[in-house]
Amino acid sequence: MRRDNTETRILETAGHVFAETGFQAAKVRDICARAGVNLAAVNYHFGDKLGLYKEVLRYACCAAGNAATFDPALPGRTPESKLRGFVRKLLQQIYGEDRPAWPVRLMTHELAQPTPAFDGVVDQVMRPKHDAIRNLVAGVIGRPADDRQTRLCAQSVMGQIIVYAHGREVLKRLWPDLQFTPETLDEIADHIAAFSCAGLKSLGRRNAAGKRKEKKLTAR
Amino acid sequence: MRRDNTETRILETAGHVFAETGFQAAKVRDICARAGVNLAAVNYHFGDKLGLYKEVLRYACCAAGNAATFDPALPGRTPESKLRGFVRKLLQQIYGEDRPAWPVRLMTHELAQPTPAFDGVVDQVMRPKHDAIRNLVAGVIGRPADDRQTRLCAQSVMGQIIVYAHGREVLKRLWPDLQFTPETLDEIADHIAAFSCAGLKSLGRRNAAGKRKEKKLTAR
DNA sequence: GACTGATTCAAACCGATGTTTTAAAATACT
DNA sequence: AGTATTTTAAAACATCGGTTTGAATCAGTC
Repeated sequence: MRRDNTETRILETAGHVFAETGFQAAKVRDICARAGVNLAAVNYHFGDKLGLYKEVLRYACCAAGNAATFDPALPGRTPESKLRGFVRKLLQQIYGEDRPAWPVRLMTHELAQPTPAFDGVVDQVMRPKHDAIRNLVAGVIGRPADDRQTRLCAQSVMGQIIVYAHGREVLKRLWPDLQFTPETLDEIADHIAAFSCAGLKSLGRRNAAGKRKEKKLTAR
Repeated sequence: MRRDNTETRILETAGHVFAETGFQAAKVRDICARAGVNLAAVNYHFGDKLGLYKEVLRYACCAAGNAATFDPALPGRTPESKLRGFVRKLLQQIYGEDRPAWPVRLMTHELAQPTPAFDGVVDQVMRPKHDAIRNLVAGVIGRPADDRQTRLCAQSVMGQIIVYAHGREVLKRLWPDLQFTPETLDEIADHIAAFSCAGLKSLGRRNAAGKRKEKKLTAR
């Protein structure tokens, strides 16, 4: 069988096209032309444009080395250094040149214009990362992972990262001098990690202080 | 003239539709139907779908009380309290029910699928907010507004906010229990402000320490 | 009340695009 | 070889959606 050939060629091309333009705006004719296959091939193999899209999502998520990203066994001993490693990895995944910026760009489009595959995308792309961050954060501030404050902190960390993903084009205009070299990426990752750790520890201290205060209040 | 009537009705309806579905996916027929005007009205009054869109942008940005948001004379004396006020205002703008979530949602769509109006949107919607945050941040860490570190910090603050705008649908799934009451909004704003101020002050301290270290090194 | 210009309307136009169809050719499997 | 599965090619189909058109209506003016 060389269904291998045609099918995967479509999948990979479609991945690029969908990532560039989103599901709606992507044209089946364009995909087929770029993949060098016949127009009817999409319907033959995937039944549907949406069918192709869903398959692309699964293909992209599995093939894109995503799994490695939320490996709990990240290098570094302290929660802080783990956090830093995680942030850097995510940033590299976002800004890696040849690396598949696929899933991220697909996410951007899904956020603006959810397709029926949205829930699947959230589960496969976002949730693992969100959970990983929550666990890391929980480690730093010493609270359970499903705690309200932990979640707020996770949002804070996540936000700092994805602003570089979703705000890419905006950033180009608001800060045109910024070049994205590997060193810059490290610099940004370090900044986010330092910024976040400071915020986290401060909240930890505040919690402790709050508890002391409560004791005082109830004691008097 | 009752161009008033038809034209503004189209503008307001179009604002909603564009915000919901983005420029590409928005249908002129849909807009006209909802506005209760004839199909040809759009072309007659605005020449073009894109012409309508650009007009909507101007209309939305001017009418939506956006200007108040980046008012430099924010309440609060310290930079910290100003920052907190700013964050809260932005969040309210994002999650206000009847308030125009317009510009924000339009931004989301522009990010995923830029139209020829993208530069204008950035200038009118994003840049003022970004500049305001940069100034606030600069005030907290005591560095110039166009400093590299200031910009990184501004990104950090901005990211924490817009994750609630762009990640809205994701958040619904990742944290379904979260209700968006006004109190919750305040809570989130307080969290972001506290988190950010801690990060900012820590960087300020680190800068000072770095300078001391440099002196030591050059001295020896 | 007739003229003029602006506005509105219904209908048609037309290109783009997802999908299907038909037949033939190429390939893989037994 | 023979059969089933893929692939190609070209065309047609159907629908959607932006745009255009030409007639009808309305508002203001002489």
